[in-house]
Amino acid sequence: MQTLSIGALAKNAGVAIDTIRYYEREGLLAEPPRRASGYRAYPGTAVARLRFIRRAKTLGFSLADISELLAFSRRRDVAAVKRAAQTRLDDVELRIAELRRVRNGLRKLIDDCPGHGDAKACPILTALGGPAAGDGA
Amino acid sequence: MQTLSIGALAKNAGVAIDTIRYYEREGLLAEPPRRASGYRAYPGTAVARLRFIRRAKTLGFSLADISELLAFSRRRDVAAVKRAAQTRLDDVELRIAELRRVRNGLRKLIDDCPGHGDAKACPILTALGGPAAGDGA
DNA sequence: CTAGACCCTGGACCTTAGTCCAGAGTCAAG
DNA sequence: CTTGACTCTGGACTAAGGTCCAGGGTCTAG
Repeated sequence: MQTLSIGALAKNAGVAIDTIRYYEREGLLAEPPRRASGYRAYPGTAVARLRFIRRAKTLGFSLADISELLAFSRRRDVAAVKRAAQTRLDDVELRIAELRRVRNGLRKLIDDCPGHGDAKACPILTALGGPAAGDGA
Repeated sequence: MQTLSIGALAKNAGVAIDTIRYYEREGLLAEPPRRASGYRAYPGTAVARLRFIRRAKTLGFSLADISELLAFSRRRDVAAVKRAAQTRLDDVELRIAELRRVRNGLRKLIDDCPGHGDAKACPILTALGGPAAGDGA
């Protein structure tokens, strides 16, 4: 069974060496066996583990979430995994809804703003609290 | 012209006292005159200024953005304000699009997951990198 | 006058997910 | 053997936007 050095693993998984050591400190990645020199010697399966982490991250899971996911996975607890994904989805939906409100607010402001002229005619300024009333130029 | 203590201002604007001092340090809020005792004495207009900041924040502007916005406002530069809002809007659209991709990915995974049974049948685990292959239970 | 509430400053601490560094030891090629 | 690339550790640092604290001074009601 050939092993990988931390550098080789990093290259294979597309992450930085420091990131790997960080994940290990955070308990996301098991401490690998060491060579006599103290160098980490990873089994090939570590690549898949790192890729799992990276993909889960692109789905917006935090490292803490991923820790859980990994624990569920070790327990083969499919139901818990599904629940975690659902929780994550709910959160994403919420943030989308929030951003949509923000977008609509901004759009309206921008559409109504002439883009020139008096600050008092600019709804962005007035909607936000008035055109610097009090200490203006 | 009556003035407000920092505590009164905080209460009026719905922010914490520490936040006000923080905004002052960051240059978002002008340093107010001081009483003989050194206590800050805010003019009533400070309430509007703080509310401006808070509302801009709910629209997703960073404090740095808000600093700019405030500077534009002081200059009555409506065009710059509009451009800043447009930039912010573009950013919001981008983040919505990103989140939508994430949502679709999650949805598909969740829909395809039976929620029970073998981990190998759970697309969440397999899509993410396989069901903890290598160091499973 | 005194208690309790309020305010002052400077600086430390928090979260998240890493990144960077110094100083030392190790490995592989030539 | 030497050189250069690689790895080790522990700890500091980053961004953003605050929050909290200690050790003072001040203000106001009773």
